[in-house]
Amino acid sequence: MSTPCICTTLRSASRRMASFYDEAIAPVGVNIAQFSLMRTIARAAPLTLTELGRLTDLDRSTIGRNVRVIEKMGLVELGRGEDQREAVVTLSDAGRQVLADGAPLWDAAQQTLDERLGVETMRNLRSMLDSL
Amino acid sequence: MSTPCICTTLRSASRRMASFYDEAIAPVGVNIAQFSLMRTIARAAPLTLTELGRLTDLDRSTIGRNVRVIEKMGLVELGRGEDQREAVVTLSDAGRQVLADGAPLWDAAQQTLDERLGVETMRNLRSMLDSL
DNA sequence: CCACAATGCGGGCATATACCCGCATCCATG
DNA sequence: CATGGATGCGGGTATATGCCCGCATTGTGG
Repeated sequence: MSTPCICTTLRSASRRMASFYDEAIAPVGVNIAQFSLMRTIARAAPLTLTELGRLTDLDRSTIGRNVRVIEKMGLVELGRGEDQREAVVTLSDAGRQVLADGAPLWDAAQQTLDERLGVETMRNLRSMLDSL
Repeated sequence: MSTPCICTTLRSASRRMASFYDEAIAPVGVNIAQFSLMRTIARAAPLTLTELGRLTDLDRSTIGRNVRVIEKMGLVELGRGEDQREAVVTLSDAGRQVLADGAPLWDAAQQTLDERLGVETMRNLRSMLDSL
């Protein structure tokens, strides 16, 4: 056999990691994709779906659907911009609460990893992943 | 801001990498998840869906659905085992052909990464991901 | 000013993925 | 040998993701 496929390894690690974080922040009622999306929204709101897509490097249609899910949960609000085509996203109070409640859980998960792998390794990993 | 979320970074890298490999092996008509699944099947066939799930660390229902897709493409065959409950998977001739045709494309993608990041870095990355 | 290109979205379609439930089959124990 | 627990699957439901098409709005060149 040749070298194991880095892509498969990466995808597998991504699933495991997502599962780990999902479990960690489950108490606040969202998954890691939603939590992460909300964090991005919190940083940049108000912003359009297209901008959000650019920030997260996700397809705009993906963003649209994902935002609708957390909108139905009452965590974000969707409105129209000056440009009537734009859908503008903002966090709701409930959404801010979820972010606040989730932050320590998220930090704890992060710290667990830091302890398990070492801060240095984590830093390395992050920089490698970014350079992909 | 605290440290960027390793989970988000990982998920993002996973998407980019999958996209990169998808493009590389697109000529043979499957995506990287399917190709990787077929490689696992090739290594272990004949095997049951549950075994395949264990090998790939994927949920059995996910395996069932994914296998059905490549079965419809004529790349694998599904039969019953001695144990009438088991669904046994084997590669078809067309499937073997896809693996053969895809191998050099897959190798090329891998090599592109090795060149871009350095073999040493890639090795490091792989071992970190495995340890997650 | 107006037709046409550009932009922003929603919806359709497809795959990947997980969890849970129910059904069929198998197996071990009384 | 019969019955209950264990095992293997399929299907339902839900999210995440990408691509493409069509519609509405905006902006621009003639």
